Amino acid sequence: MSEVNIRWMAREMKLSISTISKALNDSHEISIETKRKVLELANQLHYTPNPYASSLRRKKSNTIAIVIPEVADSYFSLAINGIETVAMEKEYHVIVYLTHENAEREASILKDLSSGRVDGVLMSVSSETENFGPLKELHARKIPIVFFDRICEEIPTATVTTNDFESGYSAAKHLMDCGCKKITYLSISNQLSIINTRMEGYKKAIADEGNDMLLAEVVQCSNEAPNTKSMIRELLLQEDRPDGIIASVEKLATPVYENCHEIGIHIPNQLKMICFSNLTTATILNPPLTTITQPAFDMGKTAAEILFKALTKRNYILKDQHIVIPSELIIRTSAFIKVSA
Amino acid sequence: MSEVNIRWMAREMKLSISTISKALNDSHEISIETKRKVLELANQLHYTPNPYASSLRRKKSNTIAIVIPEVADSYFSLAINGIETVAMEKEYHVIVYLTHENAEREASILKDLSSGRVDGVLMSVSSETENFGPLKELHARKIPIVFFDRICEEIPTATVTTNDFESGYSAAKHLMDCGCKKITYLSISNQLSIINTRMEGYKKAIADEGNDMLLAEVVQCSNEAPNTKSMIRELLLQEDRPDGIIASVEKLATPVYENCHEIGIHIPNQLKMICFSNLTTATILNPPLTTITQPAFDMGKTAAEILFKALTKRNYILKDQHIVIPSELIIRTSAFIKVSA
DNA sequence: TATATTTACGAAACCGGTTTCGTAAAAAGG
DNA sequence: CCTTTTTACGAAACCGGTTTCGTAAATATA
Repeated sequence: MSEVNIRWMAREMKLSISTISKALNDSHEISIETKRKVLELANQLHYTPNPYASSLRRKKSNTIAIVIPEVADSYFSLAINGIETVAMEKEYHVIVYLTHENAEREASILKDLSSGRVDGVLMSVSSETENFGPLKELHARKIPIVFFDRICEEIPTATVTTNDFESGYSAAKHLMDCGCKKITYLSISNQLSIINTRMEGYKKAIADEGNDMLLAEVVQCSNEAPNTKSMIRELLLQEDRPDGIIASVEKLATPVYENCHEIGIHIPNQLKMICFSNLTTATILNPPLTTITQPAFDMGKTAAEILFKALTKRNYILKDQHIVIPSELIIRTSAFIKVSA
Repeated sequence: MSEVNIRWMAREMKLSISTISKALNDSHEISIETKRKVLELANQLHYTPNPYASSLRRKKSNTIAIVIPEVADSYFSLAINGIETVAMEKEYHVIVYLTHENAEREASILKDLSSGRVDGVLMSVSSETENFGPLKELHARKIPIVFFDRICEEIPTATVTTNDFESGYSAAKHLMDCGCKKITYLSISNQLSIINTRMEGYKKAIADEGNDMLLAEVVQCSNEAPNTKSMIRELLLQEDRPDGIIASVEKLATPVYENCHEIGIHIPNQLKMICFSNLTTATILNPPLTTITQPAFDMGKTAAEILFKALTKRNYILKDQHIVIPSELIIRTSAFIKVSA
């Protein structure tokens, strides 16, 4: 597109193409004086090298991909920020691919990525992915992959996660400490490692309590907002509705609250709730939402840093890297510890 | 990266490189039978063409850029969704660049983009941009640019905006209808067109009221969260604090609410508030937040559609395209119409 | 049957850089 | 002063596709 290229500059300066290229790349083969002149002309013309030409030759795109389900989600947008921070520093470009929790869409994205368009991939798998073929294919092409948050256990590569089991455990424990007798876990997928790990923690906590009054119940929510809301409504209209809810993902917070407001269930008096969430508005909700807050930014940043190590260091073993950054239980009003007076 | 290329396939099939290329591109020059065989081999080998090679030759990257201040913001994340929808359909790739409201960072991004890395740019300018040189440079390179939401008036190109003036007007009008006598407009920049347009609407509404009891006041907030919160606290601790607030951007909602909760100012009894926002949690805030909700998804989608027209249609005049999609005042509890009993 | 046209394919230039290799001239070493 | 090394640069191959152009064979037309 840019009409001015290296060839043109070479003619202009009566130098060879290779000299211009080397000068621009600060090669030691070129005299300081020549470099200065070339740089001067380049700046004057606002010359910017064609990235595709150099990517082609260097077999390096200086680009990484982020493959995530959704961007309108506090966790992922913060994670993107973390990733972007690192990428910007390394002068890498970031292509964002959204799967919208759709396995086919994800598959077609992964297929495209095996073209060499990107040097590495940061990914959080969709909740509906059952066939890991495309991921395996990508991995077989030796393109470095780092999973963050939602990992795929079948691919031996680096992962950055949070302490999902402990978080699920402590969420359930906290609700029990608050006096809950029937805690429902709102899931969104039964094949998503993190959702299940959180659920295992929740189940373990309840089992540890050893009290059969504590009924564990798991409800599968939909990926579509209207469905989700009505499923939750059904749950809350039941005779023996839960007195505690653990919402496995952020987007479940609004439908639960809305249903409660509409039906007239008081939080926390009649229902206590904890949500896995990074909402900045948690403090100003009605009532303020007790959350398990994930280190989203740090997870993104860490995942990116690991990826860049794989891209720069020789013989860096990605599959040995498994970083766990703990989440934090932030107690607010929607579930608070009973003060035993 | 991918070890299998067109050359390799050509040898394998005892055909020429050009025949393979043409077959893969479904050229009429190639017999149906040959195409079939080539496709078969390509599928079997999971062949994916090197995008940089073809971009180089075709002078077309099939990639667009989104340049925005921030991704952890409901408006922008929804807009990205809208853009992504269109891009996915057109089989385009989307590179996301975040400026973090930093003019220098924006400038360096724009400089890079003039390399031809992308075929077009969708942009919402940073609140701190004062020098439009880099943007003009990019525009001079004939790279199609479509501004959405935050436009740059000095660049004659397509814009997709919402009715900011009317929105500012109706926000102020609504607050006055609710009985507010002193309405403060919280700004974040005095060079950002939309913020100022909203402010003009707000000022006009107050002027129209013709009541000198209605004092208009504008407060410039910072781009850093802690500063913003303390600036707002100062405002709310004043003797003659406002009884109405119009927050020009979403991220101002939380600090205002938090300050009110902490100081003990009741919303809406002592302070009414309207926020320009796309928060999905608006309904479950304490109290539910009256918002001017922008058509974020549609704006992104529309901007992308316009960009693609520019990329495909010959002689499509970008600078004539100025789409305005109206925002909606959604009345909730934080500012409601007084029922004159 | 002779000529015109179409079909199906190959050779080679091309996109815009990068990199290898070769070399004249200058500088260093003996 | 002659040889060796270093410096500074140019020619050309190369990355992996795409596209133009040329052409033999097949088919259509006269």
